[in-house]
Amino acid sequence: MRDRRAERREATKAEILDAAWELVRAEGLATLSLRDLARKVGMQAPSLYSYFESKHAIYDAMFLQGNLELLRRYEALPEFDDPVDEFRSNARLFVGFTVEDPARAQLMFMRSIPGFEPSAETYGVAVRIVERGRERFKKLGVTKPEHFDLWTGIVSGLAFQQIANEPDTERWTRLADEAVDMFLGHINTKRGRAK
Amino acid sequence: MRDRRAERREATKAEILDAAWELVRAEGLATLSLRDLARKVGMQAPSLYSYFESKHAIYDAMFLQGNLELLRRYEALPEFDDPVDEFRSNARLFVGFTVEDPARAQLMFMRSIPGFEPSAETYGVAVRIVERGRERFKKLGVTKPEHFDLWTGIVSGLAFQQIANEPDTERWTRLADEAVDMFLGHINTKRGRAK
DNA sequence: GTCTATATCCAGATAGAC
DNA sequence: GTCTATCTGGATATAGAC
Repeated sequence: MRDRRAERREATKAEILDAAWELVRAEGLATLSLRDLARKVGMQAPSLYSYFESKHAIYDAMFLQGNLELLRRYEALPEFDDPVDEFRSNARLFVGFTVEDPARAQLMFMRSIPGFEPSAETYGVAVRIVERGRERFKKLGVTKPEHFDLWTGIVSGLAFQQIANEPDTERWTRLADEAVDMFLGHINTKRGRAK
Repeated sequence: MRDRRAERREATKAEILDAAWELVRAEGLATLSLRDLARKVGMQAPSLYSYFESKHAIYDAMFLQGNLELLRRYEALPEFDDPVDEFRSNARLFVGFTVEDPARAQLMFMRSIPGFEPSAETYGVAVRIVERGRERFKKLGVTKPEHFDLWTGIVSGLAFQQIANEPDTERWTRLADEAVDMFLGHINTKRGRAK
């Protein structure tokens, strides 16, 4: 039998998290306060403690949501005949994900909230995303771990430059395809020479 | 005639800023408080207002110091016979600067302090650094502005991945030289094709 | 589960004596 | 220029009534 009470509770938790996302998008990640958050969902601040045991627990749940969403998008990527298309869509996916919500990226990819560390369970999802990427790249012929790190450096670099310097333009994000060509040209050259 | 009083005052300001750097390096950029800072230099918190008109003014002075230091290092780079060496030393310089003091990089390159915007004068130094880099690259044959942006994306990407994920290793920083080769290979290929 | 009331603590900033 | 004292306001979190 359905547990209607538990369902209601989960719905409220989701509602709180939705409101939290709205606030951090509008006011910045570090500015989130329980007062504002409670008011936004029509509660008093202490009532939030019925749903989350601390403010960090809220950040943790947001961190988890963000990573689940990113994982979902990676897994939803279609199959491509040309591997180049997979690299490109991969890069575009990450850059787009970062730029569409800089506050979320700040939470997920930078260490900017004093004292906040994701819980082990939550962090596990982030690890799975990286593992998945690494394996996918192996299948596409990128076997050296250094090359995968180089890739993450390039792609995140474009994304972070964009949100840090010109969040409203596409100055760096539009370079994603060219960066992919550059990366593939590089590892293919090295492969060619090695043979 | 020397203004001994002004000199003393500047020395004290410098002492306060040194203490502030120590605190942010140890406790994190966002955690800096005027109480702690004052105690560290043997004052009470209100006394700091004799030297800086607000906490943001302290961040601003730090932002300026960081940028002046970075500019100084760029200008101190030796001349190289081989342009490749200049690109490499350039990349190593930025990556090293970022990794040696992540809190400083956070202040200078990310927007992580709520409400803090550098003053116009201070921001000007940051702009000069970028302008200088762009001009230098032009002289080295990197004429397309997109390629300069691609460069900053790559180099900062390696540096930021390093400090965000494994501040105590060299997993990404050691890839700097390879990234330079990749970048140069790419723009040379494009040049070759264009001819 | 939600509220009011409150505890506790901390922050940045100001007033005014010395 | 530095201090004490204080203002003002914010935060997270808890106790206990309903």
